[in-house]
Amino acid sequence: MLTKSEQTKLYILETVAPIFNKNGYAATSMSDITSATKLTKGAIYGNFKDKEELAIAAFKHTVKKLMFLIANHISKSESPIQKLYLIVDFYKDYYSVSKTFGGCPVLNVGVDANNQNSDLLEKVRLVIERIQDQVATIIENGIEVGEISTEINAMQYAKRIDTMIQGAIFMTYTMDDDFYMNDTMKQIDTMITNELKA
Amino acid sequence: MLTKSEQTKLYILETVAPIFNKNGYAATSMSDITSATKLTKGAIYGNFKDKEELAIAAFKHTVKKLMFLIANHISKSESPIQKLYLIVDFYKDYYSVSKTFGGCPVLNVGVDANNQNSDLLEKVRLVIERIQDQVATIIENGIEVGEISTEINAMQYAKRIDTMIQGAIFMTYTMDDDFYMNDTMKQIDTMITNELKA
DNA sequence: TAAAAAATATACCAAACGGTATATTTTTTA
DNA sequence: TAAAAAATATACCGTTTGGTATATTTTTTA
Repeated sequence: MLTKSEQTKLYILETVAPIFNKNGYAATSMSDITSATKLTKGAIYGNFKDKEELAIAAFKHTVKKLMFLIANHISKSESPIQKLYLIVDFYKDYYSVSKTFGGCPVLNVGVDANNQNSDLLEKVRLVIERIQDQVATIIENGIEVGEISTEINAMQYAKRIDTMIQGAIFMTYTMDDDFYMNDTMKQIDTMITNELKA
Repeated sequence: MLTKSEQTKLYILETVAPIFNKNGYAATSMSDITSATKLTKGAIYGNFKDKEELAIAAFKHTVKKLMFLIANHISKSESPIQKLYLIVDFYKDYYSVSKTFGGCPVLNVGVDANNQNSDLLEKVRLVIERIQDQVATIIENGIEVGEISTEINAMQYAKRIDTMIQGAIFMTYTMDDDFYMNDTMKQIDTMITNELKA
């Protein structure tokens, strides 16, 4: 069972994370936070040291939820190459899914924290590295079981896929047009079939 | 010859544009601006209505300079397909080039303005549309002169190239690693050769 | 259920915010 | 070069900022 403070912390994060994600660090004020949570500064500062600690916790909270969703989605198949197709499939709905979190935390915080907040940027980098390692591992497993060509450099393709996805997220959000997401996912699908498949 | 006020306006933009681009709108204060320019608020507000007008002018200023550079680069060939290769070639140096402008204005302002400043976001969208139209026109010209396959949907590929480039810019800046830029440019080069070329 | 501890609310702080009215200086015009 | 106009500096405005000390309330412990 969760203690009162754990409940409150969770409630604050759940409420505040989309706000930080949408507005960015500097454009989110403590009064935005108190009015959204209907709590006072005493409650907020009793649970988080300062604005920065709260922003970092909010970022981690959103990433955790997203990573859970994608892990759940790719668990639908045991086959490495099918897992790759499932990753692509997951991102077909990413625009509407990520909107409920206030946008893509990696894109938003990555850009927002650059030149501004090195602690937050460091957290974004760790997330990106973790994602790429996971994709690279899937590709390596695919090579081992003979589903993916032995010619393939796993990390290079993990990075390519990640880069294309981030580009599609940026374009989709900025232009408010999910053509970019859909078309990029088609492109990655084709890439898996034509370049990766053994 | 430029009037005094035109000179000052240009000086302010040249000084302030990289700051807005690096920090974002909310994280750039008027005192950042006065101390960087060594001018007083009187001078700044005498030349620009408010912070928002200044931020918009700064964004346009940076885009203008970047568009000039790329237009100059692709003018080195008359052949449409060579122009495409030249665009890719231009972006191979984009990390170091754009750093002198405080980063990629399309990426930074696109993310920063989303959910925050609809006027600024509108300007970003117009720039993206203009870039894509120009790339699409080059592809269409390539089809007309027989350099590019008639099967190709010009706008679709213009958007794909743009999306991949923006993804590479985001990853390169966030990870501070130009592997992403270099590898993506190789990928686009291959795409032009294998998919677009007649 | 009373005492101790934890969580939250209230009231406040100095500093910084964007912006403006007006005085002063510089530039342009005649 | 003197007068008019434009540009810039100075001093100030009310508001909001992130943060804190302390009072009050709620929860937990015994």
